[in-house]
Amino acid sequence: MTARKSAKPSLTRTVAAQGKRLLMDAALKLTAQTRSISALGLRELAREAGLNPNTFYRHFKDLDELGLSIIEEMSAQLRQPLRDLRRRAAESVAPPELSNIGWEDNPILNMQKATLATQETVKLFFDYVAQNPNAFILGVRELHGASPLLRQALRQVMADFANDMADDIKQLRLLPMLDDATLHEVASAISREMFQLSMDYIEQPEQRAAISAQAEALVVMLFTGAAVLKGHGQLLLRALAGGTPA
Amino acid sequence: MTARKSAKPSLTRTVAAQGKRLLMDAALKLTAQTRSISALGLRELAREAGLNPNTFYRHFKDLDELGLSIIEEMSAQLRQPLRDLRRRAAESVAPPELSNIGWEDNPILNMQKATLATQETVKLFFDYVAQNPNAFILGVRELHGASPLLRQALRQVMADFANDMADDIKQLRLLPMLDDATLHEVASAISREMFQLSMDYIEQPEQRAAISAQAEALVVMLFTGAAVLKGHGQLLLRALAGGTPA
DNA sequence: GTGGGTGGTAGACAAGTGTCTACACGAGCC
DNA sequence: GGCTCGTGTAGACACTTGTCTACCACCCAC
Repeated sequence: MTARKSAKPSLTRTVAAQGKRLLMDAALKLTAQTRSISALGLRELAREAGLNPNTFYRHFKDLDELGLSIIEEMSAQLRQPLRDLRRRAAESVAPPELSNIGWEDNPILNMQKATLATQETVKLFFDYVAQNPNAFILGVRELHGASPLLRQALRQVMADFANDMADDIKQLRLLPMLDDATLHEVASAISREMFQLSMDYIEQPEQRAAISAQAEALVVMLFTGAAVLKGHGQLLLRALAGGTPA
Repeated sequence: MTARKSAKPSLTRTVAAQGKRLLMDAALKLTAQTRSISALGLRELAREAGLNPNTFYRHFKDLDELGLSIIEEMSAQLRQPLRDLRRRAAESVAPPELSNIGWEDNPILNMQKATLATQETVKLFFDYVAQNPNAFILGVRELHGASPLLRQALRQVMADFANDMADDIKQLRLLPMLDDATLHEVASAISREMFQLSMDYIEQPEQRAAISAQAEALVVMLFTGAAVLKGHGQLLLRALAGGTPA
């Protein structure tokens, strides 16, 4: 069969995807409030979406398949914005003309740059969380949820986020002293922490400032610790020990 | 003995609370495999426990109440052992006669002590996880799960663990340079990371060595970063900048 | 206009669910 | 003895659930 693609998108296609959309939205709504995806009933789901129960089968085989669709869509929608956040934060604290001053040239400046960029990114991240709470709730919930399939998918999403983050840090030369493996570990840990803290951020609005500050502090600690240990550990410790004999 | 028309006459002679135990065990079993507590059916639960469905009501009002009982019990069973792990680890690397050498006297020795104790504790922790996987699975799952009640309870449990940890670190003088607030933040973050990583540890047996190493590295990074930033930040950074003009 | 694919509906089915009321039995107390 | 409690059982009720088969409406290509 030769692919005979019509030049214009068919109206049916766009309109037809309505049911799928409605079901996914309904699932997101029910889930965020008080359920996990695997605990949804397809009838309940259809009811919430205003559809016939059987319509579900037209689009999904499983609840798992529904979940996968949602996760996939969310990942696609979150990844780029998060990268943009980091870029914006980095640029706001370090105009291009400063961006190529290396670590060896001026470690203090670079550390400050990284710290400021971090703080800015954390703030923006939590703003983003507050604007898309359901996405994060569902993500974190299913990451440790009942369905192995969804768990695995979300593990991959988290890995992607961490990779993006490591990539950005590298490209923006925020922590040039770290080797790739360490950078990746640090980015993974930060991802985990941020997503976990985002739950507290959503559920405890009165604590938001504190949570944000805590997240910033953690990230800075991790960066600092990694830099000290991997980059200049011996030097630093020896310098620190200075006055006392070993 | 004559068979009464009742099902098991001899079995009923055992003392009370048996049903409660059976139900809690059944819940733990079903949960760990592929469910969340709030997604259990009480009939299914009773079936697994070998009891009549109505027996559930004799002990619990809700599935939430069941969950709370399980969580409470687990917290009680886990807390002390975890503290013991830390003590054992600390003693194994630092015999009592060395325990009162202060940070200012010999920072390198103290940092090494903390590092070794950390590594030992992490190893023991993961051993413990491998021996009680269901407890950790249930805990982490419900921490972000559907029921607000269980979530809140597990948040408290996590806070208790973190407090224990901070307390031990303080008593064992592993990180004497940290103020209480920072110590608490670090302990909280480490708790979160460890519990999260314990899921990977359980589900990916072939990666256990790597996960354990990663956890150790993270903890050391956090300790180091906290120490540098809160204890001797300026000093360290200035020492680091040493050769180059600001 | 005819055929076929796609998205949606209707009705029915067995199976499973939460919960209610009623009953059984041993222990402990008076 | 008789009484009440705590624990566990039995049966039944109305209801919800997942899924199956059959039917309808639209749009597009021929």
